[in-house]
Parts: sequence; structure tokens; C-alpha cells
Amino acid sequence: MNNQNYNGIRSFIAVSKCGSFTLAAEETGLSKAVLSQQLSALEKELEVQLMHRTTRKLRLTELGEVYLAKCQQGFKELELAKDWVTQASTALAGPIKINMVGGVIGEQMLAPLLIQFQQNHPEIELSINFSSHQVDLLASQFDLVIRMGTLADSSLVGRHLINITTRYVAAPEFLNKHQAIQHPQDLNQVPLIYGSVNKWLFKQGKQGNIQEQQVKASKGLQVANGEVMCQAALAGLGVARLADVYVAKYLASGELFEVLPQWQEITPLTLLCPPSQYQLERIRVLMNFLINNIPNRYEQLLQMK
Amino acid sequence: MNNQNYNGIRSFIAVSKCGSFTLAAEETGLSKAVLSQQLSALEKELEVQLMHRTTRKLRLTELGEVYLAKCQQGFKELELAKDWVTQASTALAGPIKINMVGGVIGEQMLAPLLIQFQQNHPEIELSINFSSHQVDLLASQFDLVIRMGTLADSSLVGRHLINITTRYVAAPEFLNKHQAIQHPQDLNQVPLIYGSVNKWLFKQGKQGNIQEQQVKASKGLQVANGEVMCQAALAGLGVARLADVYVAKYLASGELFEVLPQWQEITPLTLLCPPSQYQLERIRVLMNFLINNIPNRYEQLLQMK
DNA sequence: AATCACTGTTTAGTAATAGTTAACAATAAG
DNA sequence: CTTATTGTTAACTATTACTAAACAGTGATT
Repeated sequence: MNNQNYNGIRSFIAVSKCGSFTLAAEETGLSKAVLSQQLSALEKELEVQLMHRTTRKLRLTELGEVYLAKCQQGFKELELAKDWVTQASTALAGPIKINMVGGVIGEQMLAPLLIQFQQNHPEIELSINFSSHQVDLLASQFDLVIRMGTLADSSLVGRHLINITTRYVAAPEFLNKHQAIQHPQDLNQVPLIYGSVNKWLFKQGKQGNIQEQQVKASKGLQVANGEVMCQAALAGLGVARLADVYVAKYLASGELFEVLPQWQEITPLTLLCPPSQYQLERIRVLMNFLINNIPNRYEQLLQMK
Repeated sequence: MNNQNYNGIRSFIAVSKCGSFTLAAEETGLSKAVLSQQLSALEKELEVQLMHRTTRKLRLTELGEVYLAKCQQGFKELELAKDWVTQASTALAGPIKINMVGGVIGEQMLAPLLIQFQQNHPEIELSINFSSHQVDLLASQFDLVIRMGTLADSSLVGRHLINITTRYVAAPEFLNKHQAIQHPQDLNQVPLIYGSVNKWLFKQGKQGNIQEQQVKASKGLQVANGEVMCQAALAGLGVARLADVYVAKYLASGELFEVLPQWQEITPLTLLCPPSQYQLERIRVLMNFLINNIPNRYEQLLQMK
């Protein structure tokens, strides 16, 4: 990959096409002087005469004829490369890899929207992965990641989608059997239903005056699945810590009741993408689609019976 | 044929190959700063992210991957074009078109040398044309022209090959029948054998003191062929004006005698080529071959019996 | 968890070259 | 022979390619 006199070659091509320096100068918007200089420089580099020239007539040498064709070929490839890139970057087509949280959020809230998006843009090839753990967007090949909570990873650009309220719920039968729960520490006395996190951190108050309480779950049922936790709570097995999307309809129907409502936790749902200065159009479109539709979809889910 | 950021593309290719800016900097001999700048500039122009980069890891985007391949292809073509040119210009192969004088000079002196040259370089494709009139080397496609006399055409570069002596000769029988010829004007009294030129111009003396004599041939035989003129002279038809290559052996054997030896004319044989600053190697080689061998060949011809 | 070595980026300044204008030389046409 | 037009040259300017050094993240080491 050696240095080449690209300007010289361009001048050569232009002059050859036009058959005259003066015409080529008009065509390219350059002065005829520079065309002459650059062509001379090219010939000097190649140590070859590419054109015979009088003040009136130009004629390519045999070498020039072939060299011209080959160079035009090369430049055409480069031009096609550029065209391809701009086309590919602006087209609503091609692959988008998404990694997102599972559970009701992923399956009930996000997936239907993505399916709809895929239907709207059949040229786009959506591929969806579920996982909750941290993903290195640079190392892995995901274009978008949707996560619960505010992520520490600074190499990602995050956009807030919605706030999800985490509630503490129990069945009325259960509440009748136990003492009223009025403080987080009261949870130490009753069976709990918990998922992957067994340390429940309670925060309350504005910044500067934050009360913290911690409860370590041990008694009760551990099951890493929101749906099953929900079923367990409905069966009166204990107090469960669940996002409102799981429990909204049961709270509405009275099948579950909320305890410690003043200790509700608010967790943001965040859309993350690699810090690309130049985003592909298809990804930009999907991001906007998600940002515009997820809030409504969230409301729908909460009101679903 | 739009402007493209060739340096940007080159930097992109180099960094992609090396997998690191620092390595690519060493490889290319540029500073890593300029690689970074140029790649950024390229991305800005394309409005596309070609590479994801951390301080530790580089990874091509999907777009970058394809763009890289396409650009490499394009550059490869350009490189091949250059390689082809240098190869073609230095190789002893390819066509050489020659236009040269006919007659004994062309057929007996030059042609055998050219045949020998063609045998020495079978990859070269020699093509030979005979003619005496002026040829525009630029308009026609001749690489070399061999002509008698010093040509006025300034657009050609001439190299002196040999001096050919033109003599006035007659058979001894003829000379016995006529008065002694001691001055050009004496030729008006005897039959002459002449070719295409029927005005014989005689010059004598150094510059500044030149004597000129002109004789217009009319009586005698006109035949535009040196060989036939020679035969006519041998048959005693008259005084012929012939290059020494035609008559040398007859002068040696006494079959012909020279008249007016002090009025001998010396005509240079000249090798002409287009004013190419960069000569193809094969043409340079042929020119040297001719320049080196024609004098010997000329001597050979003169001594031939 | 803090340091360290290394990476890519930024900035400011310099060297190189791509570019222009105007005068010039050469050629074909009137 | 003159004229109009072409390609080349020369002197100069604007642009850009490039460098060096300070900077700021990142990942491994301890």
C-alpha cells in the first residue's frame, strides 16, 4: 500500500476524458495550470509518458490508454464503496441486535413493540437476546441494550425510557394471618418471596436526609422468576417485592394488597447504545420508536385486567 | 468522480490491518495523531462510524468491515495499475512501430539489423513500414522513424546515425565514349540516370565560401529505384547519382568509376523519435542497438563484393 | 482499591502541497 | 503574416497533511 499521486491520477483521467486541458479545467473547476502540473508530476513519478501533447492535439500513449482504464476501474471501486456506505447507513434495512431484560418487562412490554417494529420494517433483521447481567456493548456485538436501573458503565450512552415502580405486595389472606407491616424491619418477622436479590434495600426521604433500611430475606421462597413470585404471593405465601407490571391487575382486583407503600422503589428502565457519533439510520429509527411507544405500552400493561 | 478522502481511507485501512493506531503509526511511518485525525475526518464525511474504539480495543463496525473490503479492492486496482505501468515501461516486450526509408539503405542495411533485434527479443513485436515522405510522428503512431537528411520538423528528436556519401558514377565504356567530366556543368552534355530528384544540386567549399552548381536532368533514364539505376549505370547508359552503398562493390571491382569526386555529397541518416521525456525501455534499447550497430553494418555493406 | 503503563485523542504549531493568477511559448486557422 | 487559442512555466497563496507534546481514558498489576 504505497503512496500514490491520487490528484495526479484524477487530473489524468479528467484530461483524458475531455481531450483537452482547458476543457478539463472547466469540467473539474480547477485551473488548467494545476492539471498540467499534476499530470507532469504523475508522469515523472511513473517515469512514463502517458500523453503526447501539442498545443492543439492530445493523444494518449499506448501505456496511458491502459493505465487510464485500470485507474478508472480502481476509482470506480472506491466510489462504489462510498455509495454503499451511505446507502447502508441511511437505509431501513440490515441487522439490529438487541439485548434486553427478560421477564414481564421484556416479554410482555418490549417484545410486542419489537414485533410490531419488525412488521413495519420487513427489511430490517431484528435479533433479540434476553439477559440481565452487564454486557460490554463494545466487545459483544449488540447495537442496543435495555436494562433496569441506571448503569455505571460510562462507555454507554443511556436514554431514560420509563420509571417502573417496585411494590411490596401480599395476599389479603396472608395479611390477615400476620401483624400489620408498617416498617421494613417488620418484614424480618414474616416469610418473604424473593428473586435473585435477597438483600432488600429501603430508601426514603429527599437527598441530604435519606433513611436507609436493609432487610435480608431468608425465610420464605426464593424463585428467580417474577411470574412465579407473583403466583406465590397470590397463594398467600408471603410478602413479595415485585414490579408493578406484575401486580397491577391483582392490586386493582383486590387479590393482592400493597404494604409499605411509602417505601416504593422507583427503578428507571434505560435504553443503552454504544457511543457512536454517527448512528445508523435504522438504529436511530428503532430507538425513537421505542422511546415514543414504551410509555404508552407501560400504561396499557398497568391497566390490563 | 467526486473528491474522496484518500488519506482517510488509507489511514482506515492501515489501522484496520494493524488493529491499533500505535502499530499502524509505526507501520506507515506516520504519527498516530494523524491517523486518528484522518480516520475521524473520514467518518465525519461518510457520517458513519467505521470503528468502535476504546483506548485498548478496536473493532470494526459491520459497515466498516464491508467498507474496508471494498476500499482495499479499489486501492489494489490502483496499485496494480501502477505496477503494470512500470512493468510495461521497463519490460523488453510489446509493440514498436518503425517507419524508415526503403531502398538499399532500408532493405540491405537496416532490415537485417531489425531482424536480428527481433530474434534477440522475441517478446518485442516489431512492425516496420517503408516510406520516404515526411511523417507526423504525433499523429501517426510510429515510435521511431529513420530518414535521410536533416529534418526540419522540430517536434522530433533526431539522432545522427551515419553519413552516407552520394557519388556520381559511370561505367568505363561510357566514360571512354564521352569527354572527360571535370565540372558539374559538363553533365549537361551527357545522358544522366536519375531517380525522384531531377535537379542535382552541387555544393562545394566551406561555409562562408560555398560554390553552388545546379544541373537539371532530362536527357537519359529516369527510374525511381536505386538498384535499377545501378544496373543502368553498369550497362553504360549514363552518369548516375547514387549512394555509395549501391556502387561501392562496382567501384572496387572497376565496373564503375566515380566522376566529380570532389563534388561528393554527404547525407546524414537520422533516427527520429517523438520528444518523449520518458522513453519506454524497449524503445531505448532498440535505439541504442541501432546507433551501435548501424556504423559497422554500413562499413560491411561498403566492403561487400 | 490504587497505581502504573499504555492507548487513542486533542491542541498548537510547522512543513508540504494543492491551488491560483498572469505571463509565456507554440501551433493551427484566418 | 497575423491572430486566437492551447499547454506550460513561474511566482505566489491557501490549504492540508503532518508532527510533537500534553491529555485522558482503560485495563492489568500488586
